[in-house]
Amino acid sequence: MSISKRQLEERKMRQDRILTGALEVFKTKGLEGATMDEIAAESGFGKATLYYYFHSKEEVFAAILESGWENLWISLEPVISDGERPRQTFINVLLKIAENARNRPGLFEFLFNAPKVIAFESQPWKIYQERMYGTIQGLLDDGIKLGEFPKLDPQLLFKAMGGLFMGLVLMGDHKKPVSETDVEELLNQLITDPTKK
Amino acid sequence: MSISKRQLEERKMRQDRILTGALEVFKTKGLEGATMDEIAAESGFGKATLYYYFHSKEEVFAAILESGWENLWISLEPVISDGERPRQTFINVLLKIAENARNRPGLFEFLFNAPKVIAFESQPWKIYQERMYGTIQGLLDDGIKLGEFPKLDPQLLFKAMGGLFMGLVLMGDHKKPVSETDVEELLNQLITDPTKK
DNA sequence: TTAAATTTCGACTTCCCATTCGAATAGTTT
DNA sequence: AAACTATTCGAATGGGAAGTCGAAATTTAA
Repeated sequence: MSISKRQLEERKMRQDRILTGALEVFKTKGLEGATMDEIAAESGFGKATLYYYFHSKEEVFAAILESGWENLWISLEPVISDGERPRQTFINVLLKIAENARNRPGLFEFLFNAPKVIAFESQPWKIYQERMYGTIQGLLDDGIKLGEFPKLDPQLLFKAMGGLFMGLVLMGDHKKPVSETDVEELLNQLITDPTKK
Repeated sequence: MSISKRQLEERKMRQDRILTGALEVFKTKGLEGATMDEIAAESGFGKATLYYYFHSKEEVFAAILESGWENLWISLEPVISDGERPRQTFINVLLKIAENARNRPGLFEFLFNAPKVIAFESQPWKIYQERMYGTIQGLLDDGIKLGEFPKLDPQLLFKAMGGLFMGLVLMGDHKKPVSETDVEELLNQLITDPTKK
């Protein structure tokens, strides 16, 4: 009975603290520039302590990605399974993603940019990412079948929405945050059949 | 009269060769993993020779970005100044960008991703980038004034187009290249006023 | 042809930073 | 309190990669 429940929780707390500090350093120094010394200082531990909780720097990266994607997915689950029609669910999913991005923009940016930089092989967080993309793709396919997204190839729409959303959140001047009406307006533009009505 | 014209050109050729090799290494090893030794091997020079042509690794990065953005801008200039109406020019500009992306996808990806990773301060290539964004923004503003893009806030449209385009070119599975009709279809979806016609 | 300038290069140096070590401290169990 | 475990840390270690050096090879200029 060596490991008490409280101990485990405290350990997780400390790990989270380290991860938060690490993310903070990445935001300013970039992935390259971030050193374990800085991360240690930022998170308030000695450097060696970091290695008590994580085996390597790479594992710190991976842990941020994993917990980030996992949390994102968890927040999407209720939206996905609430029994709405595909089109509405699709919109709700995007809005929920936008909400996540608004709450922790630094984390969100990391989630979408980091993979481009560091080519991890098969990492656990990829599961969540693929699950998310797969779900969205499925919603589009279903919606198309039901005639809810007239006139647009779902594959194309998927790519467009992905890019459009990323662009909204990540690109250009970050002056103003993305509002829900922004997303909805754009969705409607893209989803509505211009030949009708 | 020490520096002959031909000599200068050959020097530039060698610099280009180095830049091309560097880009090739980034594509496989990522920005982090790329070493000067590898770049040297890939481009067919000794490492020290790289330093004969560039002062530092960072300068190699910067040179890729600068020449890339400059060439992109140069290819856009005739399209921009051909006197078409804003909406058509806007579409032509995007198609021209797509053409660039198709011809040198590796370079294109680098142009749009690298800046996020490496935070250079005020770099010369930023001039071209901002000029491009500014032009597109201007085209949208003008087009809106002329009623060519009904019903959509230009600021929003700009962001959306940027993201949409980036998504098309960079995101998702790169299995199929983006065709012109893809872009045009999406443009029409987004630009057309769904309340009319 | 020969001197000067340009270009090339592998070996060497140097520095940075991830990772390890071993000892100290704090907490838990008996 | 004693023995054990969990946690913390700064100081060493080691490796890898950026950047330097001086000499050699090649090209140009006379």
